[in-house]
Order: sequence, then structure tokens, then C-alpha cells
Amino acid sequence: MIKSKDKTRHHHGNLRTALIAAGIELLAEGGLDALSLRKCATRAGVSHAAPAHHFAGVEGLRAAIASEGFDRFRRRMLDCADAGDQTPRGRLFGIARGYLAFAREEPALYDLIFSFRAQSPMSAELACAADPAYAVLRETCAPFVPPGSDPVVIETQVWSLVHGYAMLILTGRFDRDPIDDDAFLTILGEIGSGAECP
Amino acid sequence: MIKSKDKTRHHHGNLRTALIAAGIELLAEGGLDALSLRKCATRAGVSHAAPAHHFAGVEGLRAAIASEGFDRFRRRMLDCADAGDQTPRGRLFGIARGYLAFAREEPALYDLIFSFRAQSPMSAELACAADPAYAVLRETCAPFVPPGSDPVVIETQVWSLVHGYAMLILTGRFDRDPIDDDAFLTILGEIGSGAECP
DNA sequence: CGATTCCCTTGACGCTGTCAAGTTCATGAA
DNA sequence: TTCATGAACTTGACAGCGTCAAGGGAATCG
Repeated sequence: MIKSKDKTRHHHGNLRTALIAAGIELLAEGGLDALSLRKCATRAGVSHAAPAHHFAGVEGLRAAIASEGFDRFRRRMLDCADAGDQTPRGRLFGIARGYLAFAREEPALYDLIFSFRAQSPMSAELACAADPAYAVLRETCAPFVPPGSDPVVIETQVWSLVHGYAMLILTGRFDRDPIDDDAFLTILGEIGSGAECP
Repeated sequence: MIKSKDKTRHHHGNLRTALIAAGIELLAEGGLDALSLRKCATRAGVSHAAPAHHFAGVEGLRAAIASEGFDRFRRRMLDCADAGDQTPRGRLFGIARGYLAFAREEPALYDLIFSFRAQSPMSAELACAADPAYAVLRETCAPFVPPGSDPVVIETQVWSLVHGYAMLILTGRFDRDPIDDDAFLTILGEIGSGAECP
């Protein structure tokens, strides 16, 4: 039996984790384009080809970093939701604020986790990593689903709204023409109440 | 005086346009990562360093392609808006459908035009190229702005909603759990009518 | 006709991802 | 204990990439 997850191993001792950490540093410092296998390897103190034994090429490294990114993303949303008003509406605003906070605080990591496209070989693995984050959204939206209707509609409306806003923020569109987050998010107050308002 | 825009010039004859066309082809065939200066040059039949005389590096080429992309994007939205119901609400649904159509028909070009980040040296030039497309959205949203309120709020809500939905489509999130565009877009029917509904 | 200027080519450099082969070291078996 | 196995990592090489410097060739102008 192999102790596959010991702290200190052969030469380096958990190189995989070190490479992911180095990659996240590089992203924070220089954006998406600054991430490279060789720079991660150098930063972790190993040779340029060492990462090949832990990831399936650069796409594998990107996927592994994205998995960690999705987890931070999920925790950021939950932290904000837990910190605010504990009504269903309050939690909805909470995850929206957490969503935006993550995008602003770690823009390159946010870019990375949403940079994978449907035909990517990593899409199955990534969908798996993303599911817990999506579950947070799903649970928060559940109280607003009209009985008998498909919950995915409201989930998608909420998610699209916040996701699109975050993407637009990162493009710098609001830098000269600022908009207040709360003014924008007022529309969340109307979601799920459409049936009450013919 | 120099005839700077003649059709046939020195060696090639409008190399700049040919390089942009080649780049759009490469994007369509292989996605964002398939775009390179050298491949564009080869496809246009010139040497690998020729593009340097027409664009400021690869970022300049990307920006030039994005300018063309924004123009196609704008026309796609207008075409859809002009084809449908000519009420304000009908045109709003029209540009939303055009937005989604463009994202699905030219996903890599769509990715490219929204891949520039705020701190990019190209952001000023790109914002310029994007303005006509934004103007279409602005005009279409105008009838729904409550008197005395900031139009940018509703514009941003509409835009974020459709933009986020398009981005999520491209990530493949709905491939196995499909959602109907029209069901999703029902929320557009509520935008701007919030004031009527206390 | 000669000079200038623009458009492009050639060649080089460093950085990138990836592969093949070799080395080092921990583990398990004899 | 000694040896064999295999995992973890190194070394070296290769092609493709963006970018720069230097040079050539064609069109234009004086």
C-alpha cells in the first residue's frame, strides 16, 4: 500500500500543490498571460519539465488551478451570504456580493475559471470542480422558484445577471461611468416575484 | 499627398485587411489559442515579420480583429431587431436574440472582443470600437428608462443579463441541461416595469 | 536619372510547451 | 542486508511563438 498523500515526499514534497500555488501567484501578478509551466516550475524550485509528471500539459495545470479557484469562489460567496441578512432575499444578495467581490479581488483567477470552453478536453473535469459553486447558487435560488416551474430558469437568470455584470466590470466598462452595485442589484428584488405581478 | 487607401499597393495590396481576415478565419477554425501573428502572415502569403508594419504586436492585431468583431456584433443585433416586432419591447428581445446568435455563430470572435481587460494598453482604442455596439443597446433600452432615473442602470441590467447568459452558454454549462432562450428572456419583460409594480 | 521612402524579407534571439532519455532516491522483496 | 523496481525529477533537444535589427526592392518624387 502506498502512502500517496504524505506531506514530505521524495525530492520536493508535494510539488503539485506548490505548482498550483505558484500559478495562482503568477495569475495575481500578471494576469492570464503570465501563467506558464516553466515559470511555475522555476518558482517551485524544480526543473522546467517537472510539472509534466503532475499535470496533463499546460491545460492540465490550468484545470487544476481552476479547481482551486472554484473552491475559493464558492467560499467567498458563502462567506458573504452568511455575513448578511439571513432571509432568502438577504442570502441572494449576499452571494451576489460575494460573486462580485471574488471577481474584483482575484480577477485573473476569475477569468481563468470561466475561460474553459465547451469543447475543451477538460470540460468534464472542470464541470465537476464547478458543481459545488453552482450548488451554492442553486440552494440560494430555491426559495424563489415558483411551484411547478423549472428551477433552472431562475437560477440561470440570477447567475447570468451577476456573471455578466462581473465580466463587464473586468473589461473596464464602468471605470469612467461608474454604477452602484446596489442600484444594479435592485433587479434581484424582482426576480421570482414576477408571478405576483401580472 | 499620399493616396493611403488605394486598393492595390506596393507588394501585397492591403495587407492589413488580409491579415485581419486571416485572423478571423483562424479564430473560427481553432478558437482563441489558434490566433498567431505568424499563422496570419503565412495565410496572407507574406513573411512572418510583415504584420509588424501594420499592427502594434500581437495585441495590436487582436485589437484590430476585435474592432471588426464589434462591428459584426452590432450588425447582427440590428438585423435581429429590425426583423422582428417593431415595438420597443419587440426590439429589446430582438437585440437580445442577435446578441446570443452572434455568440453562438462566432464564439471565438465573441470571446476575443470581450477578452480585453481594463488595464490593457488597447482598452481606450477598444472602447472606441465598442461604442457603436453599446449605442445600439442604449437606444433600444431608452424607452424603458423611468423618467428621472439613470439610464445606465437599466442598460447594465439588460446587458449583464444577456452577456452573462452568452458566456455561460459558451462554457458548455447548458449542453446537458438545456434551457429555452425564450423562457430565460421572459425576465426582459419585467425590466423597466418595476416602477409599475410595487 | 538618382534619391528617398515605404513595404516587406531575412535572420536572429529568448521564451514557450512538449518529448525522449537519463539520474536519483524511496520503497518492497529476497 | 542487498537488490530490483518504479516514481520523481533533471537534462537536453525541438518546433512554434513574438519581437527586434538589418537589409533589399519597388514605387514615387525631385
